[in-house]
Amino acid sequence: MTIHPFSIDAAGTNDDEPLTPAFSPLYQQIKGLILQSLQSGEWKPSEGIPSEMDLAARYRVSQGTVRKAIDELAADHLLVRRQGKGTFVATHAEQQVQYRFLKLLPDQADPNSQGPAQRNIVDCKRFRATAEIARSLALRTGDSVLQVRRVLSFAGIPTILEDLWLPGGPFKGLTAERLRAYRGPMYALFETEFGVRMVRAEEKIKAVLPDSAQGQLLDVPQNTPLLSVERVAYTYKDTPMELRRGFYRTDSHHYHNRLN
Amino acid sequence: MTIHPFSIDAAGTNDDEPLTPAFSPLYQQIKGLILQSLQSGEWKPSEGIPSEMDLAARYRVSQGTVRKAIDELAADHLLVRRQGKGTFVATHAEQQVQYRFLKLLPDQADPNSQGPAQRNIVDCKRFRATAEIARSLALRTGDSVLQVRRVLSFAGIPTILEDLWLPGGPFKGLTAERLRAYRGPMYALFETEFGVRMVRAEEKIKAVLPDSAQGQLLDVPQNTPLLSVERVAYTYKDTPMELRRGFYRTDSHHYHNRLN
DNA sequence: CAGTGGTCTAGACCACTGG
DNA sequence: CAGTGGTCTAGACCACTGC
Repeated sequence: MTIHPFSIDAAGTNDDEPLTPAFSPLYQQIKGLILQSLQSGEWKPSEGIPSEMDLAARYRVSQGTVRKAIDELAADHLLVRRQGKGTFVATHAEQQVQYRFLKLLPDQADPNSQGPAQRNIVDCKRFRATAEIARSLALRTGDSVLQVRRVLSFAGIPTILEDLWLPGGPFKGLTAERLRAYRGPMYALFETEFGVRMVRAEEKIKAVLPDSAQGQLLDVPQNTPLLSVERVAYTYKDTPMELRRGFYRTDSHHYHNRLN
Repeated sequence: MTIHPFSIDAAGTNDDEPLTPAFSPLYQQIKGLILQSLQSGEWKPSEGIPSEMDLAARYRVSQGTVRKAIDELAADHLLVRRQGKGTFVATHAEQQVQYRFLKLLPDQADPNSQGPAQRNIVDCKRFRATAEIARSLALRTGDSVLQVRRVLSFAGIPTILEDLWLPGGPFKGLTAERLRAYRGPMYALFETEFGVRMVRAEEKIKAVLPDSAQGQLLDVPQNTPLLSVERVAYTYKDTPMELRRGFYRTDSHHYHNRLN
């Protein structure tokens, strides 16, 4: 395959508007090609991708150029480099980066001491998307959507109540039973069973009071303030694939964030 | 100056413990040297640093090695690269990255439409550090500490109530008057007036109910849940330089976070 | 030991900025 | 136009892994 270091000016471009010259460096184009292979499933989560030398030959560029492309993909947590072994497709199933998107930590103990959360799937049903949910998931109002409700407990104390909405198409066949049966993070299940890999997410956080049902599930009085965490998670190509609304008890936990 | 690409094994190391070989690549060492120059004030915020070629000559390495060091410092927001112009010391005063650490956004409008916050310095007094404050700021209990209380309003609505604690030494001479007089972000004032540049921060977020004084200052009833945002901000060398406790109204704003 | 990623170099050329 | 950062190459060598 041959790659042109300069984007070719399409015929009929408008010279009035100073549209950016759209110069894209070679390594960015390589990055795009690797991304395509990831998206198409040519290389699956936890598998190794070809060596830098092989990729350089395949794309007819130097190793350094491939290297820079991989560097950026590794910085985005799409690939993981392991010296002496190779470069691998990142996954939510590895012990190391499990719960990468869960930022709730215990106030005192270190996160590893209390062990993993106990999960309790309350509900999993199919229904039609409301306008708001459709907008978040880039669907049409009335499209089929899966709703999941679950409670996470730490040391036996119910701490997180979550509602999830998933597009019906990609997640066809997801049931409460399969959720209960799976050992490991939900995003790992999405990868292995549905080929959906969550790449990034955006969260909007507010402080709220629970309604009676929420208070009951979390075992707190209704005047206990909770963190409301609304998340939209995206796969490749910035496609939204999950809307999630969590209610976090923060009496002995806190949402941790690092600012750079 | 000559730099050794391999760290020299100090005499008397213990062979029992498998202490990491402590191999540090050249560009990391260069990064450290640049960091030192930043910390010592050799190059001040918003100033340009020498060109890559100059630095390569100064440190007796190739341009590529300097480049990789600068790349990492730029990724950490300590430097800013501008093609064709040079590399500059980052600052909190630039329009572009103002309020880099403030993650509260309006629910509806875009952040730019409502303009900057109105600031109201309620209080600024000197006192002695409690044990908790001393621990956060790496001081000793009883050391001199400055406390600032202020309210930020958006579109005339009081939205953020903040208490800040600053080590007395580095911030000697800070008064409510100087805070009120300064136009621009507080962290910009810290840079220009006290030579303290905040580099990163950690936040712990909880949902709480205000006490009566807090409710009054934010003009909300006491059963209104608020976001409690506790921040420790660090300068170079991971030195804590500010403890801040914010109370955010989230009825028409939200704390925004992007997960990668 | 061979194969992988990681570092370092030297040189060429491109894109952007300002005088 | 000269000077800056940005890209790309080719080649050498180092560090780490597993057989």
